[in-house]
Amino acid sequence: MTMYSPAEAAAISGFSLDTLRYYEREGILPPVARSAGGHRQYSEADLGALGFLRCLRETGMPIERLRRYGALCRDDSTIAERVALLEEHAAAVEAQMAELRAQQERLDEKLDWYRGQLATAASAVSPQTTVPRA
Amino acid sequence: MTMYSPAEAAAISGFSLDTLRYYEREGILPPVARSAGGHRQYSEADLGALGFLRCLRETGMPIERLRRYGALCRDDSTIAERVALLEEHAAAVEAQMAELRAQQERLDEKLDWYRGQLATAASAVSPQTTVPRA
DNA sequence: ATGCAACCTGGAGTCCGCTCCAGGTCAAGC
DNA sequence: GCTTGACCTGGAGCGGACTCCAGGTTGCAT
Repeated sequence: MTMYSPAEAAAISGFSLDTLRYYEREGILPPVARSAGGHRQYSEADLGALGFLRCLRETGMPIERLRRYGALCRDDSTIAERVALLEEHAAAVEAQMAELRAQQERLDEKLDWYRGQLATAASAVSPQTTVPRA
Repeated sequence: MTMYSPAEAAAISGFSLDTLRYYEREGILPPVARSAGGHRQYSEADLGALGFLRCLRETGMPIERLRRYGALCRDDSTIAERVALLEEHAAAVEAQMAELRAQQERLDEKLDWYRGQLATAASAVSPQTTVPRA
């Protein structure tokens, strides 16, 4: 059963050393095993958990919610609750995507409009074209 | 030429009164017209600008960048720079979407896995099923 | 004329999610 | 055995983006 040093765990998970400690303190990650001298030794399971936590964070789950999920994971009989929490989150992610798509479209429109301005300005220097202020 | 009170501007733009003032102070929004007594009067152009600023913010453009865009908009001869800035941002948004899609998939996989667990647990109570810790 | 809500300003405070620090311990190579 | 780098802890600090506050004006309705 291979173990990983904090530095390795950080490199693999993409979290900083400080963040790893922070997550453990916050109860987001269960207490990590220690060496005789008190140094952390991350198991593969820990690494897996960290990977998923990363996924949750990158999709915008707030720390508070992560803490809740962490708490649920400390009790085997909470699968249903976890599913509920993750489903809720998945819905939030879906909404986020929709929002992003819509705004992306708007952004593209504005860009097209600007490009038009640019083209017009290049061909004929029309005096007093309406230019939005911001 | 209709003007809007701060309260109206806030309602329409979706920003809070404080945020409107904050954006103006930061030079994100150009100085808004004032009544004789010093009260702000938002023009339709202001409202339009605010709408687009909202789009930029919701797609994650940082304040610093907004400030830059605001500065560019104060000078008519900066269309090219604005296009550059917005194109850069559009690329960032694209990346963000890709990331989100990927993580969404991962989330769904986890959910499916959990649902499988749930189904298994319901039919036969298998002793010692591997349950991920987080 | 007066009451009252909406507005003004400058500056301080808040929340989130880390990140850094000081001062000390552990572990591995030479 | 000693050096050197990785690690430990508790707690303070930070950056971003607002948000709130106090104490004072403005302006519309009555």
